[in-house]
Amino acid sequence: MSDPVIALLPLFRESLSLAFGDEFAETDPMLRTSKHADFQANCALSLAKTLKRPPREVASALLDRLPHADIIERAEISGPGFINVWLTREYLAKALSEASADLGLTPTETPETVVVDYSSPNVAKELHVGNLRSTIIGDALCRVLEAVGHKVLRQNHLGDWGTPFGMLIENLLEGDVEAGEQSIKNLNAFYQAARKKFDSDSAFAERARNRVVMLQRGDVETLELWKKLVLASTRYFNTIYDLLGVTLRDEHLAGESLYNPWLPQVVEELTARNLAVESDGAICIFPPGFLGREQQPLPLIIRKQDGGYGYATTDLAAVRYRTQSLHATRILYVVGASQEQHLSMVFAAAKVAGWLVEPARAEHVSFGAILGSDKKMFRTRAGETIRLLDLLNEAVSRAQSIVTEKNPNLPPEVQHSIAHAVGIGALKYADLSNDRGKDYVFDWDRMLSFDGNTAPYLQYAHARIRSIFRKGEAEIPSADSVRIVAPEEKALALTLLAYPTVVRDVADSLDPHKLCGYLYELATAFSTFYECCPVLKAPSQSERDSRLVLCDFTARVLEKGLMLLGIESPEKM
RNA sequence: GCGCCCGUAGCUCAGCUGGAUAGAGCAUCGGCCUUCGAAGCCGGUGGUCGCAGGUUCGAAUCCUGCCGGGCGCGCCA
Repeated sequence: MSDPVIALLPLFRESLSLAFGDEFAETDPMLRTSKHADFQANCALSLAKTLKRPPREVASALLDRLPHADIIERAEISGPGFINVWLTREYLAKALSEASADLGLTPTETPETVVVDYSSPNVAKELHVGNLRSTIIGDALCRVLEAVGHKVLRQNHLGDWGTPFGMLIENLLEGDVEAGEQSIKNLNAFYQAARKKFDSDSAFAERARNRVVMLQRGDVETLELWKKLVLASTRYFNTIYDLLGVTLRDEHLAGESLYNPWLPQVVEELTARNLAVESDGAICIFPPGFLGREQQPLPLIIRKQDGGYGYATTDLAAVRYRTQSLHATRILYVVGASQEQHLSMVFAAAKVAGWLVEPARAEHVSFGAILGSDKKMFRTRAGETIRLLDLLNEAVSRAQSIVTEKNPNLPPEVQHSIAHAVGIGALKYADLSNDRGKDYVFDWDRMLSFDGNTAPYLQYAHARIRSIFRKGEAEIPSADSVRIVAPEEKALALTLLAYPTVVRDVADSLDPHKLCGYLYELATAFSTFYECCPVLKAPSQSERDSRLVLCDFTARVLEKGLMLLGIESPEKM
């Protein structure tokens, strides 16, 4: 870990225990970046309360006992009792040099097995904007968790089971099966046709209901048809995943059908242990603390009146599978905010059942909706839901026209690959750079802009750096040639060294927008440096080498950081 | 009706878990291309942090109550 805070921490801990006794050795010195210094320690203010001494006196006591180290250039008390700290340029150069190989990101000492449940589209349905956030956020989190050293198990909880499959299979049988395979290609139309027949044709609806029963029983012919539906869908999903550049593969498919064989025993076990009870003909579990409309306990229905199982049972079986078979200690559900109550009830029930016990825990990685400029649900002008494929194609074609305008002399195939990286990157970044808990407003012009906190701006910063090396035909000098002199070099160095802390913070908080904010800060710090500090035309060879190392380090952090978000970094654009 | 989430510049968003004068981008006004990519950089204008109380050295941040918006609340998943 290259973050200077890590180096500063033991010095302040020692000072704390020297000044106020060993019981304060674990006190958090509250080291933060500062606009008044390189770092500031805020602990004197809060300590003043417990010690009942004036804050500046506390700060002074700490400052007096701060061990001398070659890290600190100077430290002083400021304002009501902040301790401002400036680092030596020698230390920053050394820290950068040591961090160069792995960008300062060393693997965690406490690796875990983390299940990430994300994307989870429905079979026989078109992927639409509603699936976008789960897919993008989930994929970024997987990459970040792996980067800090966790074992990540991606689980694509496909909607591949349940009552809709009765009508879908019957619809498949309406024509001959081969023709059916053709029509599956237009999934929305196929689904809607089935739906329409189900609603208007009572004989068809009856056959559909029977078909569900046959499917549940494992009728061979029915299962064959079901498999056709699933295969056609997953093939289609894969083409979109490839286009989007997400890491989901067939091996990560773990749909609802996977848990089907275990549903009866889940219910039996819960019933046998008196955790679930019969209510209005259904079998329910009433997790403590959940109340409904009339203050009555809220049920989680694990077996319906008709004997069928709903998604609560599947979700419970999935928790059990993930902790007991996959040995996950952390389970992440990248699912929309509307599922909040359902998921907390499932988690509560799983805890009562003993399937979710420490150190294992489940977290709902909630996210808000994508809104149009009218602040309502993002839809086409005609009011229809937007196909994800259309959205992706539009992103690429919009980027394409910008690239051809800005850089017309590049070969067409290079232009296209840049357009893909920029378009898809812009789309993903627009999503990831917003606080995932909130709704956000979708805006093509803003996300594709080269100004502001956007993917194209970061990609541009990266491409500019790469072009320095091309133009200067420069090799990357040895990392220990860094010398920090100019204030812009120092600001850049401090930002670079913060990278590992930011990535770890994201692995913990599951907030990718913090990584976005950091990369934007880095790109602006680089731009400022680049304006002020000539690289290829540096006054001396040693300055040129030092600045080339800073350039290369920055380019690698940008590239790696974007990669963790699932975004490409073209060499030219 | 109850529960959860949200309300920050004209617009779109940050705000490091209670710290210094609340920050960016867009828009607007003004500077910078005979030197490494101007797809860029530097500066100005612009805020009663929804409202009202409370907690304390200190609140956009924590607590309470309102106002406004979204979502959820028994057999779809």
